[in-house]
Amino acid sequence: MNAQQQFEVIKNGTVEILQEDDLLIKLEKSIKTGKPLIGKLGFDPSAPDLHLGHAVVLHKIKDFQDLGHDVVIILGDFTGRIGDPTGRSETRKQLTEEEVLANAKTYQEQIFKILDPQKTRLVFNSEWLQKLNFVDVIELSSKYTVARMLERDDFCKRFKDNYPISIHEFFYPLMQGYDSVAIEADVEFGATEQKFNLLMGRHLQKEYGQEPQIAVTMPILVGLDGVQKMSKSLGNYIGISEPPGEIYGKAMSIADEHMIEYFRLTTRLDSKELLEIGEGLKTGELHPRDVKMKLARELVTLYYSDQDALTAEQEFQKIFRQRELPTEIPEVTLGENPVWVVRLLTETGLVSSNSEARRMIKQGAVKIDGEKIIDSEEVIEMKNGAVIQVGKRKFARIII
RNA sequence: GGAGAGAUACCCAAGUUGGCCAAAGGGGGCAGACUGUAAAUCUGUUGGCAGAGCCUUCGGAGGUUCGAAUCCUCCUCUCUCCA
Repeated sequence: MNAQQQFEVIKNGTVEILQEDDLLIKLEKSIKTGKPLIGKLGFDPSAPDLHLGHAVVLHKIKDFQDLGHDVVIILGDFTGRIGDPTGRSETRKQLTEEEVLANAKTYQEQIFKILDPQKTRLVFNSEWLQKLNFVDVIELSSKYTVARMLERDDFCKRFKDNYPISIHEFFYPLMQGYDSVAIEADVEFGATEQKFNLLMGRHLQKEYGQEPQIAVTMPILVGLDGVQKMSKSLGNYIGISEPPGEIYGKAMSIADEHMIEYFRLTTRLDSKELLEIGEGLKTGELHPRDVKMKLARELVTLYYSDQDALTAEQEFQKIFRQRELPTEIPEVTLGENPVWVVRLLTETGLVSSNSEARRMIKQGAVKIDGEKIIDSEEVIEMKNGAVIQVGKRKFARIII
């Protein structure tokens, strides 16, 4: 592939490439010298569950990798101590060596669901950041001004709104930028919210006498709530290593209006297929539910297999459309019998407290063998193999 | 360093003439109805407890009082203005 073609592949689906012509030059040079470019992507190792939001960027860097370039994944074990100052996050507790290694391992497993392990290098940024002494840090921090730091969106907002900003938070972008210097990155990938940090890398590389990296930004994926960005802490996410059934079900809970966006950002369908789906929905030729089922299938297939997608779909239909029991129901051994219903629910782990159990019963959410429980004071004689259901999705089979 | 303002439940945010405050309202979550799906919409619910009346909760620690989110003292943290 020539430079222009590679450029198109990289550009497809991005929000912004800074600077486009620099990328073209880098690509040309790479082809001429036969030396692959170095692509960079950073992760915060404190929350090791990758979700579809991360996958948007991972798929992009996979494109880059497939063009024959190198990929360096940076686990920000050092920067993780500060925490990226988006919103009002505070200084995070320092992870122990073991925690970092454990998290790194789960990261690896997840990342390699998308990237090619043979062509991916995984590094910790403590490797170089830990070694900097105060003189180095002063030098680093002298390369940027407070005014420019405050240009960053969230700093600016917090400053204006009189929310606290600690000095050390300013180091987060500086450290991330320094990572680019340390690995001599050619292209750094990230979501649009990372733009400032990506540009910092560009700036610092120039300051340290390197050729500045290209910043490639990807759209931010909206979470299952349809409002905020997908994130683990907001609980509105689909994790890429969740069981197929969960991925399928969660995908079905995406609001209709966000389906196309999900197709575009999280699946590998080409633009022609996307257009067809969009048109079909508009004309009413395609049923929104069927389209969403396709989305759910695509996602499960991407991280598991066709077969798993099919199974998940059948299971979903069974439970939610036909209101039948799932094929597999977790079994719970009952301690006492007969048993107070409220206790039964807490004991089986279907609810987290007595109060919640009472609430659920009051709301008519509890069924035993299909029969609704109305009285929270009831004491029931349980039969072996009886099935308890709380809400639409929680089941347990009783073993005596 | 000085002067002022503030900290409320998962989040935002009322409440400060002491009791009617487990604490308004909104968001989110959960549940029910309906359906086209864990979409949309509407409704309800949203501290805990071996069991209904108790226990803990309004930044932290004490104090006043029959009784404190509300009053007093000290402390921690944040913001604003001054230097």
